[in-house]
Amino acid sequence: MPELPEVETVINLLKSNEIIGLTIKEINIYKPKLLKNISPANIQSICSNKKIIDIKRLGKNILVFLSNTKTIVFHLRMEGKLFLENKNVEWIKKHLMIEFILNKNKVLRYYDTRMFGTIHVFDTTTLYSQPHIAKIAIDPLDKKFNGRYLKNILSSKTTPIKTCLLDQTVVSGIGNIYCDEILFQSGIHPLIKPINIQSFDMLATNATRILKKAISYKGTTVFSYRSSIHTTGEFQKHLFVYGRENEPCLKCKTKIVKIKVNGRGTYFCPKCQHL
DNA sequence: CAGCGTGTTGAGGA
DNA sequence: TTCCTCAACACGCT
Repeated sequence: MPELPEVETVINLLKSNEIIGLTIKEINIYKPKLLKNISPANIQSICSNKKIIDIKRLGKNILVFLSNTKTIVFHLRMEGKLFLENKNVEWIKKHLMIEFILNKNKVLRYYDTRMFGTIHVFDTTTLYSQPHIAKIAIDPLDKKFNGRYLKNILSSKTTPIKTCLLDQTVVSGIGNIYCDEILFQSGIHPLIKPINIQSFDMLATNATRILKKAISYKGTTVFSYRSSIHTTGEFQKHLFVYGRENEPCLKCKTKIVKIKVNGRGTYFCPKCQHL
């Protein structure tokens, strides 16, 4: 469940381990299924002897820019993990999907227990016009993301606010955990229709604030997700509702309720977030 | 054991 | 058409 803060953390860690400037020597592909728009032979020939010149986040995607104007796009989906490791130290071999052998004895390894992750390779020049990439909406950390934007885009929607916030074409990077947290802090019931929301300004402000806070704690480590072998996210200690069914609300002591919204486990306080 | 949980897509429905 | 719902994907964990 890597969401915006976890993906941001992965990128920060790769950068602090000085991945930028390293050169891809060769690629070992153990699960070709993850390669969505390129064959194993093609990714091999396109990436070999190319330098990694930058890494950026786009929504929950990780963009790895190469020196030959190609960009590798990783999406971790549920449980993908991207670790920069020393060549001789492997995490869990069974879950290793693909590895990029780099110089300086480093390897960029992609692990995924469920094999849901995706890897695309695009021309950097046309990257942002790829349908796959172009439909990703504004980032909650973007200055232009505010109450007015949310109000404009949501006013005609008839689906519950939780469904809207998870829609990556409305706003990018928010997933199941942070969505519940943002709605709790905003006092908004997950099933409320956008038309009944009093303050989109507060909702937008809370979204930005909570995601930034989660980044400062290096994300949330839950179940089988972690951003790095060595670093544990600490934000799970600051969750108010997610995963806390039947536990007392940290604001009013009412029992936290769990329901399903669009098939997603949804936690909220029935008193703080009334319909 | 059987079914949950997780993000996204795309088939099908209204 | 446009908007919305939900099964499917894979598999470790309970």
